[in-house]
Amino acid sequence: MTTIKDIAQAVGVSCTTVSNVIHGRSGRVSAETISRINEAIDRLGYVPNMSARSLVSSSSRVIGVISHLTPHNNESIVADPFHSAFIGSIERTLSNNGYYLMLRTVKTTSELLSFLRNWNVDGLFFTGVFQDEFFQALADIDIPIVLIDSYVTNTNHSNICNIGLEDYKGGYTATRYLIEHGHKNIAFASPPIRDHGVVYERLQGYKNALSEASIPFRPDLVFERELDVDTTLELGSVIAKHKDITAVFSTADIMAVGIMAGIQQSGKSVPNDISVIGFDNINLCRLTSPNLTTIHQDASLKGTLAVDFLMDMLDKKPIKDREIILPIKLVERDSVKKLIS
Amino acid sequence: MTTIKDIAQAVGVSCTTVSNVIHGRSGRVSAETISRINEAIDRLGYVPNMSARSLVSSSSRVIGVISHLTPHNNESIVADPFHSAFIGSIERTLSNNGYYLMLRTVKTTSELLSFLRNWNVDGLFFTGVFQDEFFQALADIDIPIVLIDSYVTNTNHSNICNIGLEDYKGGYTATRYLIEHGHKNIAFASPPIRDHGVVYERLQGYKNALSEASIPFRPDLVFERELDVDTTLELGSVIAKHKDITAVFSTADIMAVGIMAGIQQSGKSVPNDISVIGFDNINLCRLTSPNLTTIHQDASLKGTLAVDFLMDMLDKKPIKDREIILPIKLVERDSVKKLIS
DNA sequence: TTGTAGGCGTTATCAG
DNA sequence: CTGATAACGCCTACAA
Repeated sequence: MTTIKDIAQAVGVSCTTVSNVIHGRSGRVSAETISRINEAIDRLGYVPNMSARSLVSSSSRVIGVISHLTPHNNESIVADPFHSAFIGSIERTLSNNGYYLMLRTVKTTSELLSFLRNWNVDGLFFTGVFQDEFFQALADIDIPIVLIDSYVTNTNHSNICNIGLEDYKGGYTATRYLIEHGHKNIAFASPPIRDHGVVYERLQGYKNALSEASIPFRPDLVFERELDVDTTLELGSVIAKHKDITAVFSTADIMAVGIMAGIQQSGKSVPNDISVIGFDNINLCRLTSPNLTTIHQDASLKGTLAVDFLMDMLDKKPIKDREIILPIKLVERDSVKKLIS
Repeated sequence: MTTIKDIAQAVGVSCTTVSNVIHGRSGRVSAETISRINEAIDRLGYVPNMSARSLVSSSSRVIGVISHLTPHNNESIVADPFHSAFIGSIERTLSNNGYYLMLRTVKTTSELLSFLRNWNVDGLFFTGVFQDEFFQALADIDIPIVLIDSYVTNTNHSNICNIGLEDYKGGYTATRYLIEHGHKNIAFASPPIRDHGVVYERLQGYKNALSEASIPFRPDLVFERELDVDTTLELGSVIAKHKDITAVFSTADIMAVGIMAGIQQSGKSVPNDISVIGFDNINLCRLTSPNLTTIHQDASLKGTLAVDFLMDMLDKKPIKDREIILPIKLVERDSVKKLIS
């Protein structure tokens, strides 16, 4: 392993000078020395040892991407196609800016804190719901943190930025759309609902759209299920056999697609017998038959903004708004039918 | 930040003793000292500084997951749902064994080497095809490496393990199946084919099945396209309009699904007009209508085996076989029709 | 059973 | 413009 010392010896200067050149402190070194040092660096294949750097500077250029593992959600962050695309774009940007990405799932606050201190982590992406306890811990850390899709009571900490979505409005819009198409018995299908999560917000939107239309909220039409294929197919067939459901709002396209397939495999038609509306607008929506009407969110923009936020904070640039709520948009396709009443 | 020295002072012992306790060298320390040290560790919230550890031990407990970026493949590793699930499972296992996961996309060999030395990376997962130049570089590194889905000329290096799939057989089996169902004009649809990649192997299987049945290989029936929705839909409609194609073998389910949708949106039927067979057996196969016949591979097993390989090498356990080729299996569903001739 | 001392590669301070 | 030197936190001979 080539070290700064090796370079110094090869060129016949001191470590300090080499270090200065490496860090572009060119003012203090003669042009000739600089070029000789650079030549030696290339020739000997010098690569900085990040551990040593990190040790002395207590900063590591490591950015953590944290996925919070809960009892309910025993999947890694990347199981979700959404998040995986997100991570990909993060990695590239970070890499271009000289940062490194560590992926980590944590179960407890102390696990998270240990991880951060283990590596002098410089910044953090945090996705998904988490309890206040978790949030408190984050607030106490003084590294830049970008929260994605996390509903927290109070993001008023200068080290925390937040990127969210109009989840409430999305739920409201989807439900409203179904109501306007004459539906009254509208099922709500989602993964397990946790307080102050995105799904919770969407449920509130659903409820309010119903109540605005004077349709009573029926808890028995709320289906909290896991997102796997078997479960969603099964849920589809349950809905198909249900006596009065005419439409389903699912908070995830991936679930909506499964429900749709389940309905169809039970011999009923979408949208003729039952209408379906999803959420996310993933690519798959255009591959199903019928194409899935859904609520659109811009996932890649979310990723870009998140990285921008973090880079700005890392660069200590002033941040105008620490919170960005991305807009949703209804995308009409063919999975919802107008009920003639 | 609490250090070993802090602990030592708090307890009134030396750093060495603390270090010994931390590393479970219990033989050398009295039980009482051990418990007092452990108590102090808990109370003061000591967390080891990995940078310092790594510096002195030139090993970091960092495992890299490398995605090789080529001009053709400008996507991150995680864009592929396959790989993302894989990464998730890797992370958990590594984490349980006290390792950390760094994600990295690299374009060149030297970029890779720099990365490894930057962090004293202890082990590597490497997915996808790569040129011999790349492979040579890997062979020269003396850390454990697990290759996944990489066809390399020679894995006979003690630091390299390889996990592959019966790609050739998969291509052969799929094509043979179509032929047995009376098809002769069989399109081959895949992402861009690179030499010695999985797709290349599947193409060989396709060709051989054809030639065994005395069906001439027609290059004009090979469609190399990107995997995005627009492209695959478009390809579906091209195939639908094609004069003599009666069946399609696509080397990726995600593409097969798009093609199927494209065919259907062009007003033709699957499988009545055109049969489709995919590859991978992703969940989606059971959500389409018709359900997609495909070649199954066990993705999660791939991940598990890969991690096992790496852990064994890291533990310096003897490895019996440095190469595992996972079997494929035909899964019959409803997207292929028997042609009556 | 416990302590001392040197060094891992890098940076920063301060003196030449 | 350049060079010593100390420190970062930890580990490991070796000594006691």
